[in-house]
Amino acid sequence: MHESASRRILVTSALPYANGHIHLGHLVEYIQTDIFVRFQKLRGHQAIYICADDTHGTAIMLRAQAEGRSETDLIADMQQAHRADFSGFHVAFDHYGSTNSPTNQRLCGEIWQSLRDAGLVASRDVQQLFDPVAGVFLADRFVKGGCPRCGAADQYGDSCEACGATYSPADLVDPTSTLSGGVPEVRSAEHLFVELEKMHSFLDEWTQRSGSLAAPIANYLAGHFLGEPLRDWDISRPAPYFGFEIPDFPGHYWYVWFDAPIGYVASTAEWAAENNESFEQWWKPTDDHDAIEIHHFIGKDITYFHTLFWPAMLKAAGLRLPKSVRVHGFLTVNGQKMSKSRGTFILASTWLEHVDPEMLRYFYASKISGGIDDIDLDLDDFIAKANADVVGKIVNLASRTMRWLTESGLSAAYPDDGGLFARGAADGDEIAAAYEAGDLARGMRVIMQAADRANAFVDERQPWKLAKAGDEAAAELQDVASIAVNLFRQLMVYLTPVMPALAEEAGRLVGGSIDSWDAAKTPLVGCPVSPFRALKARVTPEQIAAVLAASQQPTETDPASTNAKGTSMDDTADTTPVSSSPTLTAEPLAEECTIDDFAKVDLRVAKVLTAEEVPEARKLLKLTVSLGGDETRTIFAGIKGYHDPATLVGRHVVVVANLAPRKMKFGLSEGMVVAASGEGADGVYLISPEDGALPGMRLR
RNA sequence: GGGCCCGUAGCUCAGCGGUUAGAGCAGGGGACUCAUAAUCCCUUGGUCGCGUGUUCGAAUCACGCCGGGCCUACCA
Repeated sequence: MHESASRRILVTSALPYANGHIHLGHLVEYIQTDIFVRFQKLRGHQAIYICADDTHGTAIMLRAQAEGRSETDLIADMQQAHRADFSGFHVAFDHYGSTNSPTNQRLCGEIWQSLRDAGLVASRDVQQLFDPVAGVFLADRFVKGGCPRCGAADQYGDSCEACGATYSPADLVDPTSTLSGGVPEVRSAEHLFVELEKMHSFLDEWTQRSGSLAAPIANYLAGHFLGEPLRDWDISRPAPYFGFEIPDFPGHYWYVWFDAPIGYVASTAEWAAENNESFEQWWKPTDDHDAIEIHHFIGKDITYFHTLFWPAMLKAAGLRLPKSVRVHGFLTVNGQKMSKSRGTFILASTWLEHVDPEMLRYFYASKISGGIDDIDLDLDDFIAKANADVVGKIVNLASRTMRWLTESGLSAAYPDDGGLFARGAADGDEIAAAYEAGDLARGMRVIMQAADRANAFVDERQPWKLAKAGDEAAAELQDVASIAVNLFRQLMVYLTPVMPALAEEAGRLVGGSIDSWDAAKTPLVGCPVSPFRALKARVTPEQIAAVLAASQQPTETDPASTNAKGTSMDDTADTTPVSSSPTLTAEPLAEECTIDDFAKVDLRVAKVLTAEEVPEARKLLKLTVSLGGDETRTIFAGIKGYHDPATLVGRHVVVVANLAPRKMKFGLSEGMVVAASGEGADGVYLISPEDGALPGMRLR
C-alpha cells in the first residue's frame, strides 16, 4: 500500500441509543472503530472519530415517563454513563455529541428543506391503533390480542407465533395495549413520506459501483430492494413523540431514524467549531473525490438505513457520500446469544470492574476479520488466548530480557540479528494492509508470528548463560537483549492501536511514547532502559466468574423455554428427551451401589490452611487442610491453573479423609479434594459446604 | 411469514476451483530455567454438516436437505 500524502479521514460508529447501557456487544463496534482511527493517526493521517448519543423516539419517551422524569434528564445521565464506559475501554472520540442538540436540529431542518426542494416528500393518511389511556399511537409490538385465525391468546399485532398467520393489529380479537392495558382504537393520522424510488437510479449506481460496500452487502441490496420499486419511507410521527418537531408540519416529529444519522454531521460540526476547522470542508463534496474520506462502521442490523436512506439523504442534501460503510456482525458469548439468565449479558461497566479492558480489545481484534459473520466471545478461549498471546508471547519478551539492560542501556549500534528486525519491519506493510481492510484478525496473526520468532531467537541465544559467563560475555549479552527489546518495541508499535495503554507503559520503560508507525522500521540504539515491571497481569478464571456472577439476573420466564418456536400442539415435543447433556453423554451414570458402599467413603469438611504451587507439576497444587482440631492432611490436588492458591487459603472444601495415602512424585498425598468436572465446561470446580459448616463434619 | 450468515482437527478460526487441507490453543513427548510456569523443538488428531450435480479436478461452484446463529414484521 503506497501512501505518500496525508489523508483526511472522518470515521463514525453507529450512535448508541440512550435507552440502555453499553454492553460487550456494542463494544465490538466501538473497539474496532477506535482501532481503525488510532491506526490511521499513527500512520500520520488526520483522522477524526465522531460519535454521539441517539436520544429520540418512543422508547425514550416511555422510559422517561416510567422513571418519572424528563427525557432530557434521562438522556443526560445516559450520556454520562456511555462516555464513562467508552473511556474505560480506551475508546477515544474526537467528539461525542447528542442528537438532541441545537446543531443537529438546525441541520435536520436544512436537510429536510433539501428533501422538500427536491420534491421527495409526500403526504398520506395512515391507519393506526391508538392507545386512549396512554395517549399514544401504538407500534404493532405494543399491541397484543387473540389470533384472528387460530385463536391463540397473547399474540402481537402483526402475526401469530402459534399458527403463523399475519394480519393487521386491527384484526386482533380483544386487543389490548401492552403499555396501559387499555383497549386501542383505530385512528387515522397524516404521515409524511420520503419517496425513495425517485432516487432509485442513484442508489443503483452508488451501491453497486461506488466501491463503498463489500460485495455481499451490495448483492443483498441489489437482490432485495433495488430489484423492485423502493417503498416510500415513513418519516414523521404524530405527537406525542420525543424528538424534533417538523417545522412545516406542526404537531408532528421527525422519526428518530431521520435525525440519528444527521447526528454524524452535527457532531462533526461541533467538533469543527471547537477545533478551528471548517465543517464544510469535511461534509461538502469537492471535485477531488478522495480529499476527505468518510467511513461509517455499523452493525449488520442497520445496513438498510445506512446504505439506502442515508446516502439518498446525503445526495439530496448535497453532502459528501461515504467512502465506505463497514458492516460487522454481532457478538455471541460462549457460542450463544447474550443472555441475562446465563449471566452473559455483560455490561461494559461490569467488565471494567473485574477484567482488563485491553485484553478484550486484543481478543476482539484477534476475532474481527472485516466480514459480517458474528464473532464469539468464548470465555475460556478468551482467558487462554489473552494470557498466552499478550502475556506469554509479547510482554514476556520484555520480561525475560530487559533486566540485563538496566545498567548498560541498549547497544550503541544495532547488532546483527540475522535479519529478524528487518523481517519484522517488512511485516509492517502486511499488518497495515490488514488494519486498513478491517481484517484485524489477520494483522494479529502476523504480529504473533513475529513474536514467536523473537522468542525463538531468545531461546537460541540463551542470554541467561551469557549473564553467568561474566564480563567477557557482557557485550554479547547486551547485544542479544538489545535485539529482543527492539523486537518487542517493534511489536508494540504494531499493537499500539489495539492496546494503547500497554504501548504507553512499554514506552515508559524504553524508547518513549510511540507516535509513528514508522518507528517499527528503525531500531533503537544506545538509549536507557528502565527496570522492568510487569506490564500486564494475567486474566484469571476468578475474574471471569465475578463478571458472570455480577451479570447474572434471575429470569422470571426464560424466553427460550416458553413456546417461542415450534408448534404448541406438537405432543411429541413433550416425550422427546431434552437435548442430551454433554456431561452425561461423555460420562454415563455409574453402576448402582448400596448405602454401605457409600459409607465406606469418609467425606469430611476441611479447611484449607496452606496452598502452594508445585513448580515442577503441571496440574498439582500442594494443600494442607485441617479436619478439625490438630488433624491435618497434606493433599496434592489436580486443580492448578483453575485456582489461585492465595484465594484457596481459609476456604472450606470437601475431602476424602480415609483414602489410602499415595506416594506421588512430589511427596505423599494423604487424601483427595472433591471437585466437579466434565464435558461442556472447562475447569475443575471445588465443592464447598454452606456457611456454618465446621471442619471435620462428615458428609452423609 | 420474509430474508441473511455460518457449519473445516477437542476448541477458536484461516484457506474459497488445482500438488499428500493449514494455524493458534488444548492433548502427548522432549528441551530450557532468563521470564507473570512464561519460552523453544517434535508430535497425535480431519470421509472440510449430508446428498446430488457441474468440472480433467471441488473444502472451494450450483441445487436440495439437515443443523446453528442473526435480522426483520406501522420502518424491509
